[in-house]
Amino acid sequence: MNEFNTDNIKAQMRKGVLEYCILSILDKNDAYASSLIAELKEAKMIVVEGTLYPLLTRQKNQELLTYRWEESSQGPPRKYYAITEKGRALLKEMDAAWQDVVETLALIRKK
Amino acid sequence: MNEFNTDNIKAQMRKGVLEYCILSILDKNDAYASSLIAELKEAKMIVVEGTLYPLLTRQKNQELLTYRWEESSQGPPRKYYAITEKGRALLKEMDAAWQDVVETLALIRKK
DNA sequence: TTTAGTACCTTGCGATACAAGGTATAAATA
DNA sequence: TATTTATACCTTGTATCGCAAGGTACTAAA
Repeated sequence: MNEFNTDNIKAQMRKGVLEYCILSILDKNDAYASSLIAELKEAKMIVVEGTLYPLLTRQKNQELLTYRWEESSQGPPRKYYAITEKGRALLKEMDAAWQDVVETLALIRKK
Repeated sequence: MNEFNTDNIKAQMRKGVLEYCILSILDKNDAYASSLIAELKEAKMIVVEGTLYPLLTRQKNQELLTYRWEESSQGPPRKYYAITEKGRALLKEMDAAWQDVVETLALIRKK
């Protein structure tokens, strides 16, 4: 056990990076909300439904994503999200912004 | 001009990293609010007063920081903040958490 | 027909970043 | 001497957003 709640620290660090993660994952493959949660959980970037659904809706409203319904062989239909051209354009800028933040922090941390 | 507001993207990316930045800077030298803002601005991590003052107060209340007043030769007295042992302990954990987030994102982005 | 599994979504709360505005001290300028 | 400029502190109100909790609905198995 730590003096601090490390999970909470990581959660804090993740803030503001979630949108980038979602677009990155969808840039590789279309996915539905539950599978995104599973994938992020595996990568130790825990996200819960109450966070993800509104985020996906926001990104869809910004035309960064589109969606389509697909039948599932086991359970209710799935809402598959796909990244749009506009989403890819933003993703590219996010790559640069992220690089920038990482480099800046490396500088601040060691200087 | 970009299709997107890049500054806003960076602001988004910075969220959750600010506490880490503050502790990192104070780990090197004691500083007062205005000098912190100047240093972060130089590093292109723009922070405004309305963000920084409450953050410093929170960190002080968590005993991550202490402060002392010092006279200035040109202007009102300055409130110098210093990192505490507890602050350094948290900083160490933040280093690990940050590394983790950076690595995870690198994985997600390229996979 | 009830339970378990999967998938969708919303509401209410708390935390926090930012814009804007306010107070106070000291030095320079009119 | 009065005003302006520069520096430094701080607070209030608003908006955003992540999370906990709870709710709906479809399918298959018990």
